[in-house]
Amino acid sequence: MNGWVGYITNQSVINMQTTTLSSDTHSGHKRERRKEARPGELLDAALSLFVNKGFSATKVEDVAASAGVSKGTLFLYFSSKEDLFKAVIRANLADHFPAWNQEFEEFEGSTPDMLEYAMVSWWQRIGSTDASGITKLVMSEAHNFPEVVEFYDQEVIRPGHELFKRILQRGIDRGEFAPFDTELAVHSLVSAILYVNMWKHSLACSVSKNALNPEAFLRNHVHLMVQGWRQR
Amino acid sequence: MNGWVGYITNQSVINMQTTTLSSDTHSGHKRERRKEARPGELLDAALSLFVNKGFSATKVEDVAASAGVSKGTLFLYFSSKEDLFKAVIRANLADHFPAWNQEFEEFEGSTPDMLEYAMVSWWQRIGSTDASGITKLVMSEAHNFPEVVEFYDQEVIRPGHELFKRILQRGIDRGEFAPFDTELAVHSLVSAILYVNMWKHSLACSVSKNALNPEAFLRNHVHLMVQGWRQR
Amino acid sequence: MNGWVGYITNQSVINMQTTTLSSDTHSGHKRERRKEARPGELLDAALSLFVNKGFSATKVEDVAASAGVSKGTLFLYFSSKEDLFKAVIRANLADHFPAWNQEFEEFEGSTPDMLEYAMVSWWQRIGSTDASGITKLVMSEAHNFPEVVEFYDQEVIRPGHELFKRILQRGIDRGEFAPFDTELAVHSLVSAILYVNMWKHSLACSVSKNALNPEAFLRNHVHLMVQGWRQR
Amino acid sequence: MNGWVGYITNQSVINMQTTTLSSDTHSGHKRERRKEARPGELLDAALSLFVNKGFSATKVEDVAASAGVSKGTLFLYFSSKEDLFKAVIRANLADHFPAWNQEFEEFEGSTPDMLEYAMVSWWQRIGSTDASGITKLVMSEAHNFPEVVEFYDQEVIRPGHELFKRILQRGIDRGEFAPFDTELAVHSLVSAILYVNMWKHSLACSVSKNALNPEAFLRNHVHLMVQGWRQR
DNA sequence: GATGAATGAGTGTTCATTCAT
DNA sequence: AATGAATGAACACTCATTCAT
Repeated sequence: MNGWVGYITNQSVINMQTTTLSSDTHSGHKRERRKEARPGELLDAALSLFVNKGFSATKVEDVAASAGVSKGTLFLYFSSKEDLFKAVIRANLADHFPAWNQEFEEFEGSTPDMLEYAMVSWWQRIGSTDASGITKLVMSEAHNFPEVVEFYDQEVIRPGHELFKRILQRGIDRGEFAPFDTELAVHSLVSAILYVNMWKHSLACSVSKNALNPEAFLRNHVHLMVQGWRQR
Repeated sequence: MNGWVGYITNQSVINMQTTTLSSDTHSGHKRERRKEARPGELLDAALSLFVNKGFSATKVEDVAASAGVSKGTLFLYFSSKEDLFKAVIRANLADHFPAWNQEFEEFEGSTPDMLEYAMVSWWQRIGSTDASGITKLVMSEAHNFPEVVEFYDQEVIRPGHELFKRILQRGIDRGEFAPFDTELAVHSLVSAILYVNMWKHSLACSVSKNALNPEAFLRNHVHLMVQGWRQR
Repeated sequence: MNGWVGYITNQSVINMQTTTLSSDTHSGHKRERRKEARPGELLDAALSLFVNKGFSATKVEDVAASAGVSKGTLFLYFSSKEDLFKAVIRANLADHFPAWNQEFEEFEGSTPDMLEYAMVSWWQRIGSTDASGITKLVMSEAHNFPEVVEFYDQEVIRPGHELFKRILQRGIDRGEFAPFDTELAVHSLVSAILYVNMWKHSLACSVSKNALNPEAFLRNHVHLMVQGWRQR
Repeated sequence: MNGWVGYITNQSVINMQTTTLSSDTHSGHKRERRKEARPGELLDAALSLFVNKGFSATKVEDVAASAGVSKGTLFLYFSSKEDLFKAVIRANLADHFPAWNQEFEEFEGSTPDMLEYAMVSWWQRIGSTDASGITKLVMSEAHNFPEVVEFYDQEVIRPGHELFKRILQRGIDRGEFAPFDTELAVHSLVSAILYVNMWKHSLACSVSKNALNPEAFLRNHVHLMVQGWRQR
């Protein structure tokens, strides 16, 4: 409960309060009409509950209540619980890719720096927030919701894979790396991200020692990879 | 928690690979089946079903039927479905480490070869069998069974971590690697194992493209790491 | 229970046959639609939907949408879905009898011809239109709306019964039929009408073979009856 | 509430008490094991509730409670509410046809007597009992359960139709009737049965006057038909 | 010990109705 | 008058667990 675990815990508290605050905001009125704001409020509530309790273990009624609306209202904006899950994935992961793709097209430093920046950015923007729990959710409940897994594959895994592949290819094209199998190499990069994810969401709650400092681990992992790819 | 549990644990490796056979066995000799064999048959059936269908999606009735007994009988040996889960994990996990520890103490080749051998051995003995599904199960259901996660941490994660750390230290001591932070490095190795695990048990069913060749990936991952650690 | 209700009742025959037209009408002139026309449009839409989809299966929102208004507006005119049901039945039933009574008082042919004409007319004017569905609705939902059934009995069943009884009595008085129990005989005539009704609205959709030609059946039924009643 | 209506009412009371008695029988013990008796008890309860409250309006829990068991037990014997409906149809209508077919093959009197016997038998064995309500149920809820309608068509309508057709053909073959279209004629016979059915289950509750004496009506109806078919 | 009939708590989704705007 | 966002009651079906036999 110290080191990075504490760090994460602090983050979660903040995130959770963000949600709680928003529901306090409109707890004054009943039947308040907030058509524009509802979907976002519901998505926030759903992310928090899904990540902290699991998808199946979360009742739609709890999501609705947490967003300050009734069960029926949720179905006004999302056709089903699974649809809500997809929307959570879209809002918290998939929708970031356009910006990320652009960001890396405009990146001007060396490719090794770019890789480190990518990994650390992921941690700061996603890994350290509730959004990282989505990946664990998808893995955990994959068996029961194949459609969601397919969605996640198309909207998150592939775009992410492609993004990393382009970065590695840039390194080869610029002569920073010797040519190698970028396909396999991407898996090695992604494995570190998945590792941090699973550590945080599956083990951190129970495992106290062997604590992992995510940022240090990611930097180290990239450095190792980069050394392996460098031209000699 | 003694007697049959020990018995089962001893035969767990065999059971894991002969689930089908064992169920054939007792369909032939109806009354020859010894009472002491029941729990083992139930654990085998449970492992197979939990891994292939998921924990929640597996009905206790299916486990009982698959073991050739009635639903009521299962509850004679395991007080609840959760208890059965714990027993499955206990029976199929920890006991490999003594053998592995000894095996690597006697290893005589180079440390890079040793690392590659470790990874490929894991794949051949565990990763490619149902046993690898346990890790995924633990991750998926971690929220609901913190006690199990702790057990998994002590009996599997730490011994594995220590084993890898000793191997890396051997490489440094023998002058094959330049000195580095072995703690962080181990995570980078384990991340590859976890990656293969999750890929196989969470995504393989739904994700068609970007298919992963586990053995090639593991070899490549080790090579990359090794290059990074080598003395220059 | 006055004003627009009376208005609607007057135009019910027209409405029944021009549901589509009337909805086209108000899509052209957006604001020209008079408020007084609303209830009629709602009743038309309700008749069509109730008959074609069933009462329970019809959503009030669909009725409203079909009439070109919002859900809330429907409840401005009808206090509940049940109230709408009653209004539909009231608006589409009773008013045919004065005309029919007069028509048959002026009929100059033989009584057997008159009976055949009555049955075939019913088919052509009612049976083959949506209006016939009301009878099925009343039968189906009788349990839930006893008040409506009573209304239907007084306004439809009895006038119809009396009309047929007078026709049969005419046949006896004119010496075309031997004297018989006209009360019972009327039931035999009406049974054919009900039969066609139920066939059309309850079974036709699912039952393929044994198809029924309503007009042939009705003619045949009357001929049989008439032969039984004829003087020898 | 007098005449035949009273007669029917008496019948229903008897029927209802049959059901009630059976549930009293095993109300002493909890968790009584009555595997053989359960389906029959559930079918009786279901018939009574479906007929008196309607299919959709009846909750499976009510059926179970009325049979003295829990909700779960019902699903041990019937896979769904719709399946229960079909079983009710089978047990109370469809299963009678073998006996009826045989009975009429062995009938030795004249065909007109046979027809009268058939109609009166129907009234005494089916029409006057709760079983007659099934037909009304199927008609009423046809829209929502097409599969049930199809089942009813195959298991009840067609066998009944064929039975009547064979009887009429027997009359023609024996020279009692002049040749005629038996297909159309059957509809005229069945219409009387349907009429009694709908009268009893849709109108009787609300309509007091114009009371119908079912047995007299059916006899009269048959006599009329027969006169029309006789050879001259 | 073994059985399997019986239990009953738990939940996503629909839709008639309300009411703030 | 008209809207349409919000409500919440209602319900079939599953399955881990119990217990009479």
